[in-house]
Amino acid sequence: MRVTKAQAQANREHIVETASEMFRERGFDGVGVADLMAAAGFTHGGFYKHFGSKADLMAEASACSLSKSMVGADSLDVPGFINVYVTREHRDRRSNGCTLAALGGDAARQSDDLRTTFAEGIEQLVRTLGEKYPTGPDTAADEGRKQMIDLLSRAVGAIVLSRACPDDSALADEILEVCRAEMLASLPGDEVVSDSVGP
Amino acid sequence: MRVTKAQAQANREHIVETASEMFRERGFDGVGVADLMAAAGFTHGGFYKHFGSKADLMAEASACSLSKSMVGADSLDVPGFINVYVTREHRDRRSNGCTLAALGGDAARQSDDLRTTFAEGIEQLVRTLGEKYPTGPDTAADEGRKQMIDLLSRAVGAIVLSRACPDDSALADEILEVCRAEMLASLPGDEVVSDSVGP
DNA sequence: TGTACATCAGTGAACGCGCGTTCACTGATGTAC
DNA sequence: TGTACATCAGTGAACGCGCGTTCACTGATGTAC
Repeated sequence: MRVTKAQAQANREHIVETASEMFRERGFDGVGVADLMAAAGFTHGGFYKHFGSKADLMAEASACSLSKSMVGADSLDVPGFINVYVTREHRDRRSNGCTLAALGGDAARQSDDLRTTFAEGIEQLVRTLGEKYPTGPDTAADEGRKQMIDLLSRAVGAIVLSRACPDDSALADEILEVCRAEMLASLPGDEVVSDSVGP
Repeated sequence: MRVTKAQAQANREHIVETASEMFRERGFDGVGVADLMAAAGFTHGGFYKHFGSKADLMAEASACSLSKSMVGADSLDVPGFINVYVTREHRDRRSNGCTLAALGGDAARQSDDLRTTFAEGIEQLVRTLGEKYPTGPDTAADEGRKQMIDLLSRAVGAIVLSRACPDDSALADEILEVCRAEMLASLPGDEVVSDSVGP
């Protein structure tokens, strides 16, 4: 049952794509090679024609989903990013959400190789969004980068904590709402929107 | 080889304690029942004399480490908490560190029961520290709570992201340093310590 | 207090199961002439 | 362009292994008299 080179390449990409979704949904340990290949529409034996090991695929699938301009960060400004990232929709759709939030905790226990992939994903996202960080006149050169590192940590932390709560938990929603509001309020430009502003 | 009731109870507690450390170090899936019992100094067969299942122990071990006034939060004020939590020492000592940062990502894929345990841990920590949040004269009643939810998300996110980077990664350290500085700077009282303040 | 018996924490072999990985095989694709 | 053969993506059975869990057994502890 040989297949054209183009088809084989397309199949390989489809497997990586499927894996990146399944890993985000169930974690690295929660997805078996046979599981994954079946979900992609193949039998498990062919797996090793494409990848050296499951660990190799874990790195490739992570690189794929990390580089894919997470949650469409490329086309968003900073407030837009916050309003897409720190939401129930993102929390509840793990398989299409940010890899850092879905697999960051698991990555800590994986090989240096895999963690290097994650570090590159973080660096890229910080760069992409740091350039768009709204700056005032007296802003230091690397202020955008610092603010984005902090903002990304807040965003990832909010999603991780919200997902760690049970379904239909009031706390889970509260975490997202509070963090989103605080993050937006911390951006410069708007000038502090506080409760003390009257009509 | 029966053992006194007191000894059995002590053994049980020792198993829970050992489990809570091992789970934080290797994740729920990374610790086997036989592994764990051996580490605690027993054979695996006795496990089910103490616990109904591995899942039961996961919940109990999480509750144990979450309730144990994480990282000594009880005795710390808010800046003290930040200075203990958002550090390389905490990042590098997973087995004794915060359960939210170590297992929050894994908890998302576990039972509602386990997630309820996590939600209670979050709620308790937010309460404990929220009460200590430094307040100004015009502070709203629930401002401390909101600030602590945001602060906890930032702290957890910073540790998760830092741990997702390879060992000896400059980015891993940068994340902690930037986030710690930003978190401390965001606290009221000190009055904004910015770069533009000159002599 | 001393004896006889029931309890049960801890042992270690065994269970079925699913895992990651290997391998002989198939047959359409790609290539050489 | 047409034929002959090598390649190799995909198949599905099989591998050893470690997992969570069960169970018959041991023997000191706890209890009844």
